[in-house]
Amino acid sequence: MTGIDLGNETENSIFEAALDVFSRKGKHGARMQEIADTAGINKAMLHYYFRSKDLLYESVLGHVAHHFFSALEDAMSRPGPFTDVLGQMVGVYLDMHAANPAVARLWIQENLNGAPVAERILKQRNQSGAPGPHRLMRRIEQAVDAGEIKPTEPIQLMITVLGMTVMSFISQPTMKTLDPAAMADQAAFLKRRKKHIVEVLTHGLAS
Amino acid sequence: MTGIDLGNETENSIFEAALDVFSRKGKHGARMQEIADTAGINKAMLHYYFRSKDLLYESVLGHVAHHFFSALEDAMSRPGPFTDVLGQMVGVYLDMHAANPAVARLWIQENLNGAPVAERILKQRNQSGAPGPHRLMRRIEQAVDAGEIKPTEPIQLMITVLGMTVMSFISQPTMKTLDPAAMADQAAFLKRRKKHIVEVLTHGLAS
DNA sequence: CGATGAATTAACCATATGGTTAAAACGTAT
DNA sequence: ATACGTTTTAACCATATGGTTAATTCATCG
Repeated sequence: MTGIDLGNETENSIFEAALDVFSRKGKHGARMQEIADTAGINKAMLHYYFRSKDLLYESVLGHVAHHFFSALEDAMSRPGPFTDVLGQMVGVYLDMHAANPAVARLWIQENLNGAPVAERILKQRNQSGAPGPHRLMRRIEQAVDAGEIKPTEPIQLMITVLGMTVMSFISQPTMKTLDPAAMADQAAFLKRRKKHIVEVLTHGLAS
Repeated sequence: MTGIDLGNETENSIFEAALDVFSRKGKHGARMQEIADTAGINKAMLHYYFRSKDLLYESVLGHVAHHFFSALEDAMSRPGPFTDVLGQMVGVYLDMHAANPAVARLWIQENLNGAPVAERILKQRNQSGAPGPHRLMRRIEQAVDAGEIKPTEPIQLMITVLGMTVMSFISQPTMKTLDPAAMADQAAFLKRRKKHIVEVLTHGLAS
């Protein structure tokens, strides 16, 4: 279901349960018992496979980061003008989150908590040359230098794209009470969402 | 510091401490002891003034919602073309969050948890006619009908603006490791952030 | 001053929590 | 079958947690 496989069935079910619970309650709010119940196994198994809550959390965050950044790197590396590539990446990113909404929540939770674990993971990935946000930043820089988009601080565009995509998932509970009809069909909503994002990114709201 | 006053010094210090801790750890992860310590008072005082964790949380969320929606309503009601008004609102919204970053975190936490409390609060505000997101949605509709912006689903623009603004604060821990220089001076960063948002919203990235 | 009601504190309670352990169940190669 | 390493379980432990209570301090007013 996550597209992430740890090779062992029990381990996988723990992984998915942990991802879900951590993403809703955060590292501190998550309860080992709830993770065990969600995975349908005994609480002691969590410690058997992942030793402690801290290590379980770190493992989940690490695997998720690897999975997402690899896919993004893939979309980024395709040829074509930057705005097309950006559209591709937005599409891939939205689809990945749609297939697993817990990931967006988890990443946000980590940031709300100061992102100490994510920081370690990202630094490590950057040093080892593995796919990560640093590469995305450099790609934006290139696009600006080549005159493909107007002069733009890479970090600003990173936050903007991240905000427009991730917020679609994060804010769903509130948005559903604001406009239930628009959010009822998830797939249709995301299709319109993608179109809206690309439109705003390329030409803005000017009529 | 929050601009929200409950009339009593002790109550205010509890309120601010609760806002901060809830926003970082979430409703479930927050510990009453930590809130008491942050406020510099005895744990029993929390219950003396707010009865329970649930009620304290609800009180914080309610007051914050009122404060923010009132300010937004104010900015929204100013005359002028919609794009200008939108720029005003973005500015006001960024400034409010800058003055109190915990609010953005709290709102997100609530959504990650399914937003059951926020839903109740928003429905109540909508029924009583108090300032709230419904009014913002209608204002967007008017702008579209008047041809001031290209046809746009109100909910899409809501998510987009929310994402671009709120994500500036939420993602700061990660972004600081990505580009420390750009994030070092908070005020300067937010100034550039506001310009970027307005630019993208009005004309996109096209060079 | 003394009395009255509100604010504050320390000590306490029942339960929940992360984590451990020793034993049982299971698979498998001999 | 039996011996052996792995997986799974139930019972347990020390501590943390939300919440309560009874006593104490504090301010105010007659």
